[in-house]
Amino acid sequence: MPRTLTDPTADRAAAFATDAAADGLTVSLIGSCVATLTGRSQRDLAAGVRTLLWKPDDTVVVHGASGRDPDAWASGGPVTVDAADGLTVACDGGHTAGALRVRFDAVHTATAFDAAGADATTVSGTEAALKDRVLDTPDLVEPGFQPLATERDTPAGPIDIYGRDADGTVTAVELKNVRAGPAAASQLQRYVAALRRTLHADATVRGILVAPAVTAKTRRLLADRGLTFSPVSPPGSRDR
Amino acid sequence: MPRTLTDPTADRAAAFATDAAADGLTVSLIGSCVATLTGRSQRDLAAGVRTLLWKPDDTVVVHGASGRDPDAWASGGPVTVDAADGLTVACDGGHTAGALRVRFDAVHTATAFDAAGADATTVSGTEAALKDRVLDTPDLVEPGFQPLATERDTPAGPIDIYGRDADGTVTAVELKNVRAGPAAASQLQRYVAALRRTLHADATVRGILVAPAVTAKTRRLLADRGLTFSPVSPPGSRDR
DNA sequence: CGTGCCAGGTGCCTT
DNA sequence: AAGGCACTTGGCACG
Repeated sequence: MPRTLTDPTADRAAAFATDAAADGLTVSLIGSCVATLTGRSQRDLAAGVRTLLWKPDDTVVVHGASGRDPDAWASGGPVTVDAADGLTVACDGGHTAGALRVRFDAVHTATAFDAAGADATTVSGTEAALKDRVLDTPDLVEPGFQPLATERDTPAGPIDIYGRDADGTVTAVELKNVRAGPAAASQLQRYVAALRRTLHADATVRGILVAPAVTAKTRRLLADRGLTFSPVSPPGSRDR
Repeated sequence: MPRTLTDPTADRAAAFATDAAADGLTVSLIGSCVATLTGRSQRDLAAGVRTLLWKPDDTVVVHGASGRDPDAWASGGPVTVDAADGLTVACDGGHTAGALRVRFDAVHTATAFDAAGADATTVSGTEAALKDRVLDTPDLVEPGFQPLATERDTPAGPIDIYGRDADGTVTAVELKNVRAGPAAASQLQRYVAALRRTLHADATVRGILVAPAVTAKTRRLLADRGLTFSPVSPPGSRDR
């Protein structure tokens, strides 16, 4: 059963928020506030009307006028509420993160509610689905490609798919379900180099990057290193 | 001036949200909802009480019970509201992102407010500050290091700091203001290789990764490639 | 708990 | 618009 306060005093809002959090509820505060983050990087939010969410896991997010990401946030520390000079919500995020302090001049709306069930999500269409598709139809990678193992371990990390090409040459396949950048090429290169060291000194090892697309620079990087790009769209994609 | 509705009908809430958005206000809806994202990756949120924020830039974020990141979001498309079967907020994020549909069984609180001023932020202590510090005191990188240029362009991308070491050897410095992982080592390696190709064939080129710390595997990667790690904490850091 | 790596990454800036 | 890269990246899975 959600509770709501309109234009509460700082004292009332502080008690309201503290009680709600103690009951495991999510608290939403809408009002005019300033915020500061002190730590490795300093960040200051000028006065403005924002939404603060204090979640039951003691994550605090402060959302401003635009964008998907919060303007400021903190998690990890205990959350403290103080009504000495306006309503102040504070949370220390630890050494690397820093400490967040949000001070409200005025709280327009304070709402507390039980976010029951609000954490069950089902996801599909991720890299795992792409892997399934490739394992099901290895020819998508390259005609004659034969998968032998997934997540095969090397000193440089696990190879997404390890196998042999039509000629029997050892091949490392790296999967990306998004347009691949230089980091993907470097990653594949590390795996191939590790395989060459692991296997016999004169062993030939190929590397294939499987992704819906690559950037131009990445395509050059791959070519320079004798690596191959194979375009494969993820299962649910509209551009089959 | 914020407006608030408590337990509105779907019709009332829809009109309220549409009007508010037309006025450039931010809309906050708290209530029981399900959500689906259809596109390259499929995501389904089971029934639960969540907070939906519809921002003036037509970003829609849906926050659940935990975590910094929204459970679902959309931006890019126009946002549509429909009251046919409960309150449905929808936004098509385009080809790669997919389309978001959030359907509320019940809206507990609907609030609309002008998020004026809520986008002015000041940031300091980022990588730029680390660069300033290093340029001010090059010995932090290594005794005798001399910076010659920043953002020097190579075929592999811009080098953070380009200079010479105490012996006059050409040196590429890559800055990270966080603990560095394998990607940073690869990035530095690409820059060094590009410099070797650009300069005379027999030119010696060194690479130094400057960061507060590196992971163990990254340290090995650097050593294997003859690259150097130099620990430097960012200016505001507590561990000086 | 550290380390590595994916992510609908997002956001910012340059060409 | 596309590419490249930092980010308090967040979050997950694994040793």
